[in-house]
Parts: sequence; structure tokens; C-alpha cells
Amino acid sequence: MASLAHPAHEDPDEAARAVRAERRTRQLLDAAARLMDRDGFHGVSMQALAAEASVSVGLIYRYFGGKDDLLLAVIVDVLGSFATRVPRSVAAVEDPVDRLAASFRAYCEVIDEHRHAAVLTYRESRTLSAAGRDKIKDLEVQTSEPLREAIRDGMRAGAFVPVDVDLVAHDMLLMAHGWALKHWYFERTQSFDDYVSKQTALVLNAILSPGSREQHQDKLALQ
Amino acid sequence: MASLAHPAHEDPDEAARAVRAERRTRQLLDAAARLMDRDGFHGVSMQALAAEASVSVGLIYRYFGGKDDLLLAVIVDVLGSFATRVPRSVAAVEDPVDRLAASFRAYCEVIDEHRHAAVLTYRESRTLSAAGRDKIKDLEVQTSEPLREAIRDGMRAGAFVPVDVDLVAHDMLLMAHGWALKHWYFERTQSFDDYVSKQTALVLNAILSPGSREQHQDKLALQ
Amino acid sequence: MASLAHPAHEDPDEAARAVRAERRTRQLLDAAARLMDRDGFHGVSMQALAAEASVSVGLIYRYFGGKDDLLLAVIVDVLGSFATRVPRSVAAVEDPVDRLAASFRAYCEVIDEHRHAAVLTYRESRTLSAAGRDKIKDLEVQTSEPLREAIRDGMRAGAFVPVDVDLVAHDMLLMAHGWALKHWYFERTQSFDDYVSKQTALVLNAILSPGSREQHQDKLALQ
Amino acid sequence: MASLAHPAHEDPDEAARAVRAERRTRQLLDAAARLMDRDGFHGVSMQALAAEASVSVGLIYRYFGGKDDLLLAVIVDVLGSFATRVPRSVAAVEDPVDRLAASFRAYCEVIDEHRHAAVLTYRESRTLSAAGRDKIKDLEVQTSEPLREAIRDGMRAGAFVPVDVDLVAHDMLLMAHGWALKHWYFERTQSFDDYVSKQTALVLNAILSPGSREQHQDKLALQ
DNA sequence: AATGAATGAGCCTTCATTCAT
DNA sequence: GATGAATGAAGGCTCATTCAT
Repeated sequence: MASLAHPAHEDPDEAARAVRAERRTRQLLDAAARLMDRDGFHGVSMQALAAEASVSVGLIYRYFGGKDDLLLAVIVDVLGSFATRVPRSVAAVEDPVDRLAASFRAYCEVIDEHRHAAVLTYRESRTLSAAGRDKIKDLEVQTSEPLREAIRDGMRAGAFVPVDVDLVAHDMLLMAHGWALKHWYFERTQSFDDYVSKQTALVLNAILSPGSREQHQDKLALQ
Repeated sequence: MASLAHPAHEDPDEAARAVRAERRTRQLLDAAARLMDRDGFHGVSMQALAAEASVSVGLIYRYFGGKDDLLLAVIVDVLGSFATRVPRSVAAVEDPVDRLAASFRAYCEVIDEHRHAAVLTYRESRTLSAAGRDKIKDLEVQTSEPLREAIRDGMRAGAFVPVDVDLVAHDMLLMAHGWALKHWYFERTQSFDDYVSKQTALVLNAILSPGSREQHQDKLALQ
Repeated sequence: MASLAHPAHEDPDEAARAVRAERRTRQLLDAAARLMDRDGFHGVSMQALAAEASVSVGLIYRYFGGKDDLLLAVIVDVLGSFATRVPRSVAAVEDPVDRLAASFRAYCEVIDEHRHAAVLTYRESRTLSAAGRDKIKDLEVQTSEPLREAIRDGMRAGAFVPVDVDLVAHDMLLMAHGWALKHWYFERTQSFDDYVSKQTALVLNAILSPGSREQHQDKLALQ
Repeated sequence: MASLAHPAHEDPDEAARAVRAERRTRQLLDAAARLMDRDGFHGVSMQALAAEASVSVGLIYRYFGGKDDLLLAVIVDVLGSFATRVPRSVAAVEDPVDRLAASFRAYCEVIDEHRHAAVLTYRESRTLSAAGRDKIKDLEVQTSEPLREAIRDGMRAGAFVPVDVDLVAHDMLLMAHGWALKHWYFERTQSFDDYVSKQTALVLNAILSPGSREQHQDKLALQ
């Protein structure tokens, strides 16, 4: 915000400060995600967080309004990764079917990387204020837009049979989160790649129109 | 002691006491599920719980070892409903495809009825002791057995194409829980029945073998 | 009290009741002493006590006014043992020196038998009400009277040199209690008999008049 | 960290902090001893203690692990006084008899000054953890070493007749504690000095060898 | 006389938050 | 900006005591 008022190129001090602030924020966000994943939101004390991030307790309050605020920030931060990463992975893909597959894979990758924070959405949502919860719901809907778009495009192009777009997108998101939620179960029996491929195959088998099946034969193996 | 004089099943005192204890347990379990669903495990104080259940704080500790123990009991209680209800709903169904559909519907029904407690599994698992977590994992696996069995039978009978049984069962469980997890989202756009029918259709479209599709035509509508 | 109003031989019911009450009281007092010795007054709950004594919690309140009252009763009970046992052990002993030795031995024996409760006097005195504390102080003074009397008689007879009677009696009481207080230390190096003999020898060496030493030679060995 | 830039003994920050911490610890230890003496360990609540020490409840936990830990610290603190004060009072005394007398007087003085805390050893030992109890036993043994040494030296030099060193030392310790334990009784009849002199006389009368009595005539008056 | 379910005040402890330095 | 000592409200839990049966 400050950087909007005083453009960086006019005040080197300001700029340096902004950079430092950015770094601090990252440092805290990462430490928080790490700890909250391990011990749950309520299992992490501000003092433990300060220790993990190697700062003083007081400093956390310079960057975040309080513990709840921090939780919200952590969750928003992950959801932000989807908004950044997924469109990037999909930008060049024309074919809607390939795009759906690529989006799904991108989701799964982000979740795999943030397995920490991904589950926080499920676990700690009740902790947030109504306002925070609404913000997250919005972001979740926004975030799954690439999936919905691919499905809609595919339907329009006749590659997919007509389906309830929201429902299918929701299922795919659930499948992506499933990797984090039931990681304890699947990690013993299959690799991340197996998981993604098989789930993609299931979805495509369910919604691909008869005429498109041959073209995407390679993505339909269920086992 | 009394049971030596009068066999346990006849002793009116013993029996009356057991009944009262049962009622208390239910009363507490229900109040706990209700409150924990609304405020999260950590958002519920034992005093608030006592008030909700209209008992004193101390009494809770006669029936449960502590707050953690109570959470575990609430979760186990729901999982127990699956073990009781699902097999009953499915007992008479011969055809594996119908059985899969019926099982899924039964799961969804139980979850719909226990929407409170169902999400606790996701939200509060980190709170549990390692032992408690293991117990729940076991129960979850046991609980999803009817789904897996139907899928296996269907595959053997040629009704389903070959699939990763665990994965498909897991996806269906996720879909069932999805009704509770994203209830805030779907309740505005569709009824419980719609949700179940469409999800069933998606699964069957994905795994039904070409030869069986005609026979189950009525369950394949995706919209 | 009731038995004073209605002499036992006139009302067999009353008598039987009194006997049962007596037995209950003993049962509770013993259980309390046992448990309080092991876990300290505050470490014993009324429910634990009830269990140890194989009665219900409520019943304890029929016999004692409450927990504090029970503690007082336990302590008074032990102090009562002194009043009963010590004079009996000493009744026939004429010689003041022998009487002092016999009294001391009797004290030590009672303490050894009630090692449980003996330490309660030291440990839990602060728990008692002022009234209770005063009662115990009185009993303690009364209780040590045999020692003081022997010392006084011995001084009068010329067997002991002139000493501060109260102080010597107090020291001997302390020595007797020392067996309970430091039992953990001495039990490894000496028997009860050794302890009593040596302590007696120390006292006699300290206060025996020169002219009486020869006569009590056998009680003066310090090692 | 600071100590890397400025050696610990020069760093004013570090030093100031240490001093403040020291002061706090004293403040808490003293308040605890005072209150626990008056009301017993279990009679003192952490809130009452905080009030007495004029700090917040939470602060106590920065300095001590908990209530039990604090009790242990109070006791260790007193026992530490013995280890510091007694040897100092005795350092220059050559003659074993004088040394024994001086040690005993020093013990009594420390106890008189810490009358509060001294009795805690007797009263609350059962409250401590096994580890804490062991630590205290060790310290008690260590602490009484000056007495034992003086007795041994005196025996070797022929000033004392042969005695059970441990037992005599134990008795003297008991006598010293007696001043605190039965203070309510003796304070009415005699001064601290009287108490110490008479007790010393009793011990010396008991164990001084015939040949040394004349030389220590002045310390043998029993009344 | 006896039971034991039920109560609720009060305790120890934690931890989000503040503020003087 | 940064620190960390200090605060105190609130939570989980225990247990002496009561009372309907």
C-alpha cells in the first residue's frame, strides 16, 4: 500500500523496506503453514511460531492483525498459488480435453507441494470469522474456474457429454484434495503420478463423448 | 454383585442403570456433535458443552475420559452408523451395479443425517491421539468395504471394466462426504436426491462396461 | 453417646448398631490412614477412600463430618494409641530410669506400627482448622506426659542430673518420630531395635547422674 | 547472540536481564515459602501466590515449571542455605568439639531464619516427584556432612566416645528442625539462644569422652 | 443404613495480546 | 523496526459434597 503512494523508484529506502517486509511476511507465512500443518491451528502458539520463524512474538503483530488473521493469510496464500500456477500451466493448451487434464494435474501439483496448508482449508475453516470464511469461499470458486471453463468449452465443442459443470468441477477439486486428505492411505500403494493419471482417466471415462474417446485413448487407462 | 444374585439380564437395577447411562451417552454425544460442528472442536468449551447438554461439567467426565476422548467417541459413533446402516440397506440387492448405487446412496444418507459429525473426521483428526487416529483409519477402511465389495463383484461379473478398486471406493466416499463438506455451496442449487443421482451417474459412466450400459440406462443421466 | 443414654444390655438392637458403627469407623479410619500415608491427605479423594474401604462415598459422610474432620479423626486416633499403649507398657516399672527407657520404647513401637499416620501430624497439620490444631497440640502434650513424669521422678531420685524436662521429653519424642520421618534413611542400616537401643543410650548418657551410670551400664552402649 | 559480540560478563543487557531474573526468582521463592508455610502447599493457589508476589499468574510459569517445580525450588533453596552458611561459620574452628557446637548453632540459625520453608521439607515431601524427593534426600545428606565430619574428627581425636555417627548427626538435625517444628511450643518458654545452648549441652553430655569434659565444662550446663 | 449419580466451585495451566524499552 | 517480559482471561479437569432412591 505504502508502495502505491510512494513509487519504489522514487524512494530507495521505501523500496528496501518493502522488500524486507515482503521477506518477513513470507518467512512468517511459511513457518505458520509448516507448524499449523503439523500441529493444527490451535496446536500452534504464537510463541512457538515466533521461535520457528526466528523472530520475536511482538513482531508477528506488526505484520498480521492477530492469530486468526494469520490463519486467513496462510489459507489465502495457498489459494493464491492456484490462481497463479494453474492458469500458467494451461495457457498454451488449446484442446479442452487436454486442458481439463492439464488443469487437474496442475491442481494436484500445487496441493502436493502445499500438502501442509491445503488441509487447513478443511480443518480450520470453522475457526475463521464469517467474513474470512466468505472470502475463502469466493477464492475457492474463483480458483476452480479453469476447470469449469475447460469443461464448458469441451461440452460446447462436443468433446464432453452434457454434465453439471459445477458438480464435475467440484468432484475434481475433491479428488485433488483427496491426495492431501488421504495421503496416509495412498502413499503406500501409489505414486503421485499414478494417482493423477488414474483420476484423470476416471473423469474422462465418465464425461468424454463417444466420438472423442478414440482421440484421447491414451488418457483412459483405469488401472 | 447384584448380578450374582440376579442374572445380569434380569436384574432390574442393573438394567435401569444401563438404560440411563445409554441415554446420557447419547445426549452427550449428540450435544457434542452439534456444538463441535458449529464451533469446531477447540471452539467448544466443556462448560458450553455441559450447558448444551443440560448437565454439569463433572458429569461429562463420568462418561468420557476427557475432551479428546469425547471427540473420538463422536467420530466413532458416526462411523458406527455406516457399519450399521449401509449393510442393512444393501442386504437384499443382488446385482452388483445396483448394489454399488444403493451403497453409495446409503452412505450419502448417513452423512446427510450426521452432517454435523461427518465433517469432524476431516477437521479434527489432527487433534486425536495417534491411537485414536489409527482406530479411525481402521474404521474408515472397514466402513468402505461394502463399496469395494460391490465394485469387485461387478468387475468379476463383467459389469464394470477393470479399475483400481481402492481408488474408486475412495472417490465415492469423498463424493459422499462432499455433500457435507460443500453443503453451503450445493444446497442452493440442488436437492440431496439430485446430488446422489448425478454422482452415481458419473461413477457408473466412468466404470460401467459397454455391455452393461443399456441395462442400467436409467441411472446414467448426468444432468 | 447413644450407648450412654441406652445401656447396651437394655437394647440389643442399639448394641448391635453401635458395634457395627464401631466397625465401620475403624474400617474407615484404617483405610484413611493407609491411603493418606501413601498419597498424602490431599492426594486421597473421598471416592478413592470409599473404594479402599469398600463403601459408598455417601456413607463416609454418615460417620464423619467431611474430609477435614476425617483427617482430624485419623490423627486423634493415633495419638489415642499413645495414651492407651504407653501407660500400659510402663505401669509396672518402678525405677524411673527403666521407666523412661520403657516409655521411649513404647512410643517408638506405636510409631513403628502407625508409621502411616504418625507422619500425618507433621505433614498435614496446616490443613486442620485452628480448633483441630489446638486439640492435637493438647493431645501431644498429654501424650508425652509419661516421659516427662519419668524424667521428673528420676531427677527427684537423683538418677538424672537436673535438666529442662520439657526439652528432653521433646527431644525424645522427636527421636521417636524420627524413626517414621527418616525411615527411608535408616531402614537400610539398622533394625528397629538397634535404633531404639542407641537412641536410649544417647539420652541416658546425656542425663544419667554419675552415681547411676554403673547401675544402668547395660543401656549405655552407643554403638 | 549478544554474548558473541560482547563477552557475557561485559554485556550490559545480558547482565541487567540476569539481575532482573534473579530478583524475580527471589521474590517468587520468598512469597511461596511464606504462603506455603502459612497454608500448606495445597492451601496455596497459584493466583494467591501471584497476588502475594505482586505479579501475574502467567509470570510464575516463566520462572518455574509449575507448582510442584516451585515447591521443589523453595526446598532446594533452603537446603542451599545450609550448604553455604554452615561451612562458612565453621571454617576457622579447629577443635572438633567446638566445631560440632558451631555447626549445630549455624544449622539452627539458618532454620530460624527460614522457619517458613524449613518445615516444608517435612510437610510436603510426599507431594514431590520421585526425582525431586531423591534430589532432596541427596541434599539433606550432603548438608549434614559438616556435622558428621566434626563427630568423626572428634572421635578420632578422642574427644568423643565411639558413636553411630549417622545417628547422632541425624538427631542433631532433628533437634535443629525441632526449633521450627515445635516453635509454637518453645517460643513461650525459652529464647533461641537457650534452645541452642541446652541442646548442645545435651549432645555433648551424651558423647563427650570423660577426658574432654573438663575442657568443655562451659558448654555442658543442661538447664 | 447405604448407594452412587450428579453438582459446581475452584484449581493449575496456557497463550493471545500488549507495551516499555 | 524489533524485542520479550508481563498480563490475565479462559479452558480443561478434579473432587468434596449432596440427595433422590
